[in-house]
Amino acid sequence: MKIGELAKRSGLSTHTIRYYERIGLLPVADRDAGGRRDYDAEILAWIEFLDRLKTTGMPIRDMLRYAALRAAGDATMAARREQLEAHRDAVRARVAELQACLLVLDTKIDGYVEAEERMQTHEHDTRNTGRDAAE
Amino acid sequence: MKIGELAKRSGLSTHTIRYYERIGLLPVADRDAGGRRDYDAEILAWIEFLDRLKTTGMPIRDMLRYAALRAAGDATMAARREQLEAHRDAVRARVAELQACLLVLDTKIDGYVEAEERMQTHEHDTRNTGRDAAE
DNA sequence: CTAGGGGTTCGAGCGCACTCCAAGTCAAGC
DNA sequence: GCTTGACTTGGAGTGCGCTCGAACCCCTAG
Repeated sequence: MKIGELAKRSGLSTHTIRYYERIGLLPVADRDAGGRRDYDAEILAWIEFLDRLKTTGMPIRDMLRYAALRAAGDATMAARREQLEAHRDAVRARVAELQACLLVLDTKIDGYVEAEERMQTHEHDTRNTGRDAAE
Repeated sequence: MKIGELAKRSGLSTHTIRYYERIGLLPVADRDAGGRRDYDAEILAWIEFLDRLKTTGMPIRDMLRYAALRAAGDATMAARREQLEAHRDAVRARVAELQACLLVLDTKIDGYVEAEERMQTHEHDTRNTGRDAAE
């Protein structure tokens, strides 16, 4: 698979793929006869996983750490597990934080709804659209 | 309240407070005789709310829009409500996305746990620590 | 044989949200 | 009166994660 194809399938731009390779997030790609990058389908699963990490807010430097551990082989499994566990905990905390904020947002929105209803009720006071102002 | 005091109470740095004022997120502060900013305690509630918006991922340009509507008075209540509703929906979607990622993370972690157990079980194969290797 | 549409590199530029620096002013305590 | 420390301004710098541009190369179809 060429880089353009991989871009289509992974959702990353070719620029981003090369950037990720440059910084070490993606392995250095094999090249074809003409010197172009040629990817194995297997890379897609890794990109997808990186995307999960990104989606959940892991900074690139941490992904790099994970990628480095992974590249170092089986001996680093425990370290990788620990890193993912720590990240999972952080994500859970983030979810809790967002949920707390959602409550506040809901309350705020309710406040607006009520205020709007009050304005509706007393509309004739300022806009003379009630029956009092007919004609 | 001076800017340093507000910084302490709000958790923002004085730099950030001035920056927020510059871009219009905070109202232009009143000044004391010496030309220093002097804040009313009421500003804290607004900063706290801004902080919720920030925490939930609202970009500053959207907060500016909200702040502008707010400054424009009661006539913009419906627009503000709509903006908050849209934001709330986005936050909910984000929470759902994070929760989906959490499932993937959990699965991945479980995979590591199992792999580590397998290594433990077959440890003697490579490290000769089982009873087979006693002596 | 030529045009097009990939691909390559390197380095610069961008948008966001701060964060900091320099140089100066001002008020209060010793 | 002098020091200390918080305040003022404007503008530059930072860190992150891309994103783009320029100039070039190479394969394939017409």
